[in-house]
Amino acid sequence: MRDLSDDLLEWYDVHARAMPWRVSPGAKKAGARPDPYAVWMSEIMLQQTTVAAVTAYFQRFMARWPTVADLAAAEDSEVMGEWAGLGYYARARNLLKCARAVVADHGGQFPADHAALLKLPGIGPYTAAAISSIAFDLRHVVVDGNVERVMARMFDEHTPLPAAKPILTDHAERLTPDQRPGDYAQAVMDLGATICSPKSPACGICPWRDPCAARLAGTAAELPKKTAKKPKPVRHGTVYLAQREDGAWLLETRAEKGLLGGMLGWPGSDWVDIGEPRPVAPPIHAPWVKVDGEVRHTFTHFHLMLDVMTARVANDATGTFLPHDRFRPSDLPTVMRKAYDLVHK
DNA sequence: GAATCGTGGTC
DNA sequence: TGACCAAGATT
Repeated sequence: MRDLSDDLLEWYDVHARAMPWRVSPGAKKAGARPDPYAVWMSEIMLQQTTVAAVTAYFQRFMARWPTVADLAAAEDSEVMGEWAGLGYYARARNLLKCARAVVADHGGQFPADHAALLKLPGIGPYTAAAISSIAFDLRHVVVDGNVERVMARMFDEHTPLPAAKPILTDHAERLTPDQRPGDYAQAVMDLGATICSPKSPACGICPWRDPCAARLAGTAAELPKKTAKKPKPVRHGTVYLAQREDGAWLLETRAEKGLLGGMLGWPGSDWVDIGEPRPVAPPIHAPWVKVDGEVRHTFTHFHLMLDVMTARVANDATGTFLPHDRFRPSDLPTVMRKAYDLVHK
């Protein structure tokens, strides 16, 4: 009997998107197999992040650290700097922890087993299923945002997320085939990223247009439903950019946990709700001057407005200064780079 | 279950 | 221009 998955795989054989970490259906037919390290790297980077944003980062990471052993041997600061700008920095911290665990506990080879993958840092239910199916072609149910959307539409499910997750996972479980589960998982995600898109789905050219319940009901574009989000508060604070006469900058490595954890950053005040007085917290004694303008930045759950203070200090000033030739603005998370740009441009 | 945790693109 | 959105994990 012909399954729905056959229609999707047939579509995928023709329309699979080309990506640097992906082995195309044609290449697989010729015997090529994915590199589990590359699959893992791409899946971590793709968490809540678009293919367009990930591609350049993936290529830089793979060029700099071609194997998991190379990555495991890297300095923390190198990896955090290379990740800068991609966001969700806990992923980079866990990337290193995971690489070191694979070397220490798995002989430098990623395990194929779903349960073993789940125990590794930064690998949750989605990523474990994605790696075991895409890299090893084991049948696991892969449920990401694309799959949730496709399932909600296929079965015209109006229960809002995240409450609908178990229902949608059940649907996904029933549709997942025994044959080519890795290609199938990528096919559903490609479908969700291209045809079954969030805003205006192209139902007319969808390989699943006939069996889709939401298309029949005319509700595709309004699914999946989601519970309302909380409004974002506005906070403000101050950062301090001190440069020595020899060009070195006063910088700090932020605490491991919390926002921008483990990243390079300018010293500064706490960030407090607007309405409270903006705290003043210069890291050293210096002739601070306020820079014209301000930094505006939006994080996942709040808006931020930053005043930027700057000063030139003597070469014998106290504090942890990073020499000019070891400072790359691209090693800064975006909000910190914006502060640098305000001073420098 | 709810919060926390980034960023750039899009409409 | 502001809200929404993206191949989620962790606590």
